[in-house]
Amino acid sequence: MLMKELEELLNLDTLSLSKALLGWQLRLISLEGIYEGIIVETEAYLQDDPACHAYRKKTTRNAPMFGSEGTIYVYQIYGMHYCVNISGNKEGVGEAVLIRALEPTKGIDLMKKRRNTDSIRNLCSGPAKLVQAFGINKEMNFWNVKTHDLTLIAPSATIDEEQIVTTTRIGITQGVELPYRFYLKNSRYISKK
DNA sequence: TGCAGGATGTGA
DNA sequence: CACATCCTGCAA
Repeated sequence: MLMKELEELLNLDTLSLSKALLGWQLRLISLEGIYEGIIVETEAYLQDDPACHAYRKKTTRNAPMFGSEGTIYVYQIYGMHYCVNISGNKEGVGEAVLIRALEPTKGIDLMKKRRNTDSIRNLCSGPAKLVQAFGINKEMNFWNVKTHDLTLIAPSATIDEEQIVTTTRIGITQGVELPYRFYLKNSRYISKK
């Protein structure tokens, strides 16, 4: 039954998926334990979008974006940080949703250790922060949330349209006007105000 | 509270 | 050379 919900989620187009992911939990089961956090902020990167890594063509780096729905795309940014994305619904189309912030729910002590901070609000309030907090790494590139230990758990309560803010994306220099960033209005765990 | 600067892989 | 980031340090 959960599988069915996940299938439905991943069959959405990338923009809808980006919005629909809010409230879902990202879960990683590792040797150390379970990490979980509620997705509170996402950004969509589409095919005809100049900020998208796959805007021009398929390359070694962006290949997971072209994978089947639910494919994990982990990339290194500025040579030192990593970010995690979930590929959208059409295999062969280079689109994905960037997970930008989580509200930590499980594995908080482990996250504090990895992030070297005691501030819960600072654990996962940024795309590279949450990757570090979970210990997500390049080995998980090309994983799929349907079949691997980095998965999505459905929200316990439905998310109202009213709770979602739609705005422009952060940290990009192209496609700055596109309203492809979504976050939960009342969350204290988003990357920026 | 705000911003400049640095670390550095990937691809234009 | 630009870039989907984060942290530190220093100025107000």
